[in-house]
Parts: sequence; C-alpha cells; structure tokens
Amino acid sequence: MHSKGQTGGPPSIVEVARAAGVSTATAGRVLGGYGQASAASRKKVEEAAQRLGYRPNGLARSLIQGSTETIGVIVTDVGNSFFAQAVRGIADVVRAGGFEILLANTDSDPEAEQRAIQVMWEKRVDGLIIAPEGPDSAGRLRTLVDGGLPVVLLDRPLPALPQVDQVLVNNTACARRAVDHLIRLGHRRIAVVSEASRDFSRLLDPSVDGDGERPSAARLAGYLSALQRAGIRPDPDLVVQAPYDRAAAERATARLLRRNPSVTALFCTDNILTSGALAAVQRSGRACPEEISLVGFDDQEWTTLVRPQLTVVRQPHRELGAAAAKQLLARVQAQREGGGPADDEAVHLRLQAKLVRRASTAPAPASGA
Amino acid sequence: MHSKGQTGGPPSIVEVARAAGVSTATAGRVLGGYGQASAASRKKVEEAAQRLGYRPNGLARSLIQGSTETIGVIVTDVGNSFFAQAVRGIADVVRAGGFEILLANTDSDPEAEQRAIQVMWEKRVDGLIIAPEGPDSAGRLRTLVDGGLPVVLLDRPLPALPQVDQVLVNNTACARRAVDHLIRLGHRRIAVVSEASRDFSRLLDPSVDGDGERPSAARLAGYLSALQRAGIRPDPDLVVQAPYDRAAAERATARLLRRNPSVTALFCTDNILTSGALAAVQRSGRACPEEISLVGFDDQEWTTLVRPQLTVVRQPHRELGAAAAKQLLARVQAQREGGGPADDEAVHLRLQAKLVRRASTAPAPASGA
DNA sequence: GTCCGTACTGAGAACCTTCTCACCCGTTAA
DNA sequence: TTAACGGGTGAGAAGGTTCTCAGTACGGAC
Repeated sequence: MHSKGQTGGPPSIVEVARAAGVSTATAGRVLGGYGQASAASRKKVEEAAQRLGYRPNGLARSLIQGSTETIGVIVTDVGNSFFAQAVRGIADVVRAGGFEILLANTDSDPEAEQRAIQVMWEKRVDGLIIAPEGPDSAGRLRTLVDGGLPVVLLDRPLPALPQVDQVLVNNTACARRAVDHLIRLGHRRIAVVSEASRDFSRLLDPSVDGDGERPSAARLAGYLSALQRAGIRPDPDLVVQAPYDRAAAERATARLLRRNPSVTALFCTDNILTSGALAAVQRSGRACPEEISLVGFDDQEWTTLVRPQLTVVRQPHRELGAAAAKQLLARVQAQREGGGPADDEAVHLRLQAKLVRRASTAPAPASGA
Repeated sequence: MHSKGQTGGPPSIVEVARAAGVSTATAGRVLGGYGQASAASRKKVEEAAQRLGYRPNGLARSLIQGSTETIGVIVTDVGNSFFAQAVRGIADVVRAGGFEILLANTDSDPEAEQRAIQVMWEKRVDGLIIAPEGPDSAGRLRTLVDGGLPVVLLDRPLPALPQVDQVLVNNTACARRAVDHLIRLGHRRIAVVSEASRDFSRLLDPSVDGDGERPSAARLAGYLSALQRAGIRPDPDLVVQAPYDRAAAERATARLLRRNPSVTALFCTDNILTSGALAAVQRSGRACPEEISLVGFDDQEWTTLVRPQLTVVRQPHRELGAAAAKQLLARVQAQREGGGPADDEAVHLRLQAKLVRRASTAPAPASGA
C-alpha cells in the first residue's frame, strides 16, 4: 500500500531521500543509524520513510557489509524429534544473537547434502551447523572450511576434518553404561538394535575410538566394549541391523526375538529404533521386564507413559543444538573482530548423556542362567 | 583454497573473467548460463572458475533479479512434533521447487512474531508461510500482504485477513465426531482438556463458526456442539483450561478428575495436552477404558505403544505443511508470470483429520448411569 | 561490392545499500 | 585575522551480479 516509486517494487532509499528532500547519503545515515544527521533531516527522513512504508533491503545491506546475519542448518530430518529439538535449541541461541536460520534436510542423501551445502554457500550464510551424512561429507565441506566459513558439526564427527568444531554426545560411554547396567542385573544374552551398517567387525577392535564414529556406530561400540569388559563374547546374531525406520526396526527385532529365545535384554541405539523395538517386544508376548529388559535411547515424553516406564539413555537434544550454536556464534564473532580466519584450535565439545533407570530393566530371569 | 583476488574474500566474477581473459559480461553468460558464448570462451571461463573455486554470490543475483528463491516459515515452536512434521512437509515441497527455507519460532510471543515478520520482509523472502500467534497477527501481516508478498496461513485462520490463502484442518468437525463417538458409547459426563483461553461462553453460541477460530478454540467448539446436539448441557466445570504445557495439563487434569468423580470420558484437544492428560489418568488410578475413556489428538507414534492403545484424532501434519507450501509456490509462480500481484480469490484449504478408534474408548460404566 | 542476418563480445547501467571523501559553515583558539 | 575543528551534508564509489545495447566479424545472398 506504499505509494510506489518508478519501479514497481517497494520503495528504496533513494525514493525516501527524494521525498524527504535530502541526499541518499543522509537518508541512509538516518535509516541505517550509522552516521550523523541533524534533528531536522532526521525528522524529515523518518516521516518520509513512514509515509512510503520503507523497509531496508537486507540483500543490498548484506552484499556491501559482507555478512547476512544468517546461519545455515543442515540436518537429515527435522521431522525426527531429535533434530527438531536440536534445531529448536539452535534457533533460540541464534535468534538471541540476532541471526536467522536457513534450514535444509538431507534425508542422509549425499546429493541432497551436496546441494544444501552449495546453496548455503551461495546464499552467503555467516556460518554453518551441519549433521553430516557420512564420512564423504568431509569432502563436500572442505571447500567451505578452507574458504574460512565457520562450521560446527552437530551430533556426528568427521575425523577427516579435525580442524572443525564439533558438538557431540558421549555416545560410547553412555551406551557402555547402559549395557553395563544390564550386565549387572545378570543379563548375558543382550541384543542391540542398531541402524544398519558394516561396522560390526571393525568396532570389535578395542583400539578403535568409538566416539570418532557416527552415533549409531559409537553406541554399538559402547555395547561391544561393555560386553568385552565383562568377559562376554559378542554374538553377531544378537546385533540387529535395521534400516532406519520404525517399521523395519520392529520387524527386525521381532525376528531376533523369535530366533533367539535366550535373549533376555535389548539395548536400542536411537529414538526411532526404540519405538520399533518396543512395539516388537509388546507383540512378542514376552513380559517386560520380567522376561526381557529394555533400554531405550532418547528420553522422549512418551517413555514415561508406556508400561513399564522405559529405562533410557537421555540425550540433551536441545542443549546439543544450543551448544553448537553458541560455538558457531563465537567463531563468527571472533572472525569479525580478528579479521582473518581464526587459526585457533578446534573445539570438540562432548555433552553428557545419562542413563535414567526406570521400570523396563530388571534382573535377568533365573531360568536362563 | 582459492587463490584470492585483491579483496580477501572469495573470487568474484570479475576475477574469473580476468583470469580467463574475457569480459565480465562473457564470464557472466557462461557461469550464469543465460546468454550465448562460444565454445572457446566457455571453456576458458569454466576452467578459470574451477581453478579459482568460484561460487556465484546469491545476494547479488537476488538483488538484481528481485527474487531470493527463499520462503519464510514462521511457527510457534519447531520443537513441537506437530510443527516439526509440518515444517518437514513444507521443506520437501519447497525444495523440489528449488526454494530454501528461512525458519523462525515465535513461542506465541507477539513481539517475537513481529520481529520475525520484519526480518523475513527485510531479507526479501519470495513468500511466507506462517502459523499466526493470534488475531493481532493480522495487523502485523497486513503490510506484507498489501505489498504483494504471497502469504499462506498454516493451521490457524485469521478472519481479519480473508484475502490470504490458508491451509487448515477441519478442527470443529473432527472434534465433534470424536465427542460424538464418546456420546454414542453412552458417556454423558465428558470433560475436555483445552488450552487456556476466554472463549468458552462465546463458543456456546451455535452461530459462531468454530472453524474461524484458532485450533484449540475450534476443537472446543466441536466439543460443545456435539454435546448440545445430543441434548447434553455443557458444564463449565468439565472444561479444563490448562496453560500450554504438558506438566500443567497433567496437573489440571488431575484436579478435574479429583473434583469430578462423575466424569467418565476425556477429550484432549492437542498432542501436548494428550500426553499430560494421559499421565494424569494413569496416576489417578482409574482404569482406562473401563472407568474412563480417553480420546487424544494427533496420532503420534507412541499412541500405539501405550496401553490401552489410544483412540485419537489423526491430523495429517506433514500433508498440512506440504499443502501450504504447494499453495504458496503456486502463488509465487503466478506472480512471476502474471507480473502484478494476483487478485485471484483466496484459497481456503481444509484438510481432513480422522478419528482413529482404538482401545482407550469403551462404553460408559453402567454404575454412572 | 553491398547488404543482411547470425554468432559472439564488451562496455556500462542497474539493483540498493553502505561508506569514503570532500566540502560547507559556524565556532573557538591562537 | 587566521587556523583548526566540529557537525552536518552530498557526490559518488563499492559490493557482485544480470542485462541492455552497441559493436565486431563472418557467412551467404543479391
């Protein structure tokens, strides 16, 4: 509803200046709040701007200032509650710092990730938070990183890019603790529900640093490590490798339970897999926790609504996102003040996930011993 | 890693042109893919671009072309699974159309919303999908709408802006059906768990169009309408008005159950409230569904994991987002082709939520009759 | 030999803001 | 009286791209 200039679009600063009877420089000083301007011209310009419905064009401003006040966020799926919460955490921090969020999902598709990275780069985000799809993501990110763009890895490490900041969870340790909890309860035949991968044999090597792996592998490593420390030989048959999908996890877990009646405990490595595994246990007819114990991953609200209430590993989703955002903003700030790309050491943050003991874990049934 | 020009930043098209020994115009034609260029210069430019690590600057491009290929998405909280799914739906459609997403949360705070809208406007998004915070949002949006920016309302109507497209759910109808289901099962003392508002008495008026209201009020209207049609006088004591928060919903529902032992059924108007109410029922010691029936809202994955499995109203979250995005993109396209702001009639889309009958609803206990 | 169309090229304006620089003018210090 | 200074101002470049326009070279038609 603004009375338009000669172009059809919203009024620019030159039209405001013309209407106010001052130069564009003065109008810019008033509206951009950066130079000096007399009270008189200030008033004239502000009135004109008000009258025309002027809004500064952020594109032009960003172009000249070299910063967009926007950070890119690339996750696999915002629909997944884990990432939804993490993004929320990011949003809060970033917003407080005056930045906006450009969001993209990859569905773990390398091409989609490639495209997302490229778009972020072209749109000149001031920083990037990414949950990389896999090891190959390193190559896709290298150009950006070398170009000096602040990047923070979220939830997943990238050993090929050690100079990049990362915010992770102590996956291996908390998985180990969860399985350890089951072992202390007397369980020996403990199965794990995991996202499909080919890492099993490699992870058996105790010298492999589980926390250098992607979360699902890191948790699998923690599981294996706990068994080995307790002198229990890991049984490949007890490692459920399901596609990342609730229904698939349910089917895979059901098959496991059918084929391995000796299993008395189940450790799930992820929120999606937890719900699938629980569904399978419920349908199997085995009593939980009397006949089979279950440890879930991610303390979602519903884990206290099911019966028995679920023992889970609680990840601080939101804090994870918030920490990543804080780290990123710190880098962006440092870069602005310092000028060049900071050559500080990379910050590798590791938040603590905790085991929350509830009713779904109980001593192993005596008959099995 | 690119050999830089005289400025410190990433190489621009002029540096590529210089390196290739052609004019910026020709380099632009090759890299932007818009004009004609000989095979020879094409090759020279592409090699130079490759060598320097050139990436086009989207800001400059957007500035001159007048479009950012970005759409704004404003919701109250991406952390809420409803919006997380909706945003996912938006993202998929929008991405397929070659657009990106600028995301903002408002937490139902008018100021945050105002700020988000302003930022979207300044960043020159090509369109906006917003779940408005409340009736006052209309005023905040008016400038944008009048300025010709395509806007689609998500999940919440704005009667003051009838010319704006909206994508909603048939809240009143499906709530009515849910309560009707309870009535047919013989329930008479049916309580509703709702987000706090002052709408109760107004909604009693049958002439009020429930679907012009925000979802929580619309569902409350459906509840009241179902009761009235069945000749049951709505009892204000049975309307739980909780702050929008799971713990608060749980406390409020617990209080209701304590004070009104005659209540035999509960209708929840939202996913958060459903989980709170279920927790309250579980702690109350009343058997579900034998002593008390429960209808939840939103078919989250866990509603089949609890016992009894929940009867719920299933909303198509993702489709809601997808439909909004499709509508928005259509507007953006039309605007580009038609030139001016299209004066078509507003599209008011209403997706169908459905009642999914499961085990948490059963005939009312005989003793109560 | 002239004319025209086609394929290609480069100069330079445009998009909208920020920011440097030079300038004006009144005031104060020397 | 002059010099220095300060607030205030406008002209114009910069930022990186797209796009118009004029212009070159060349082939073929007359």
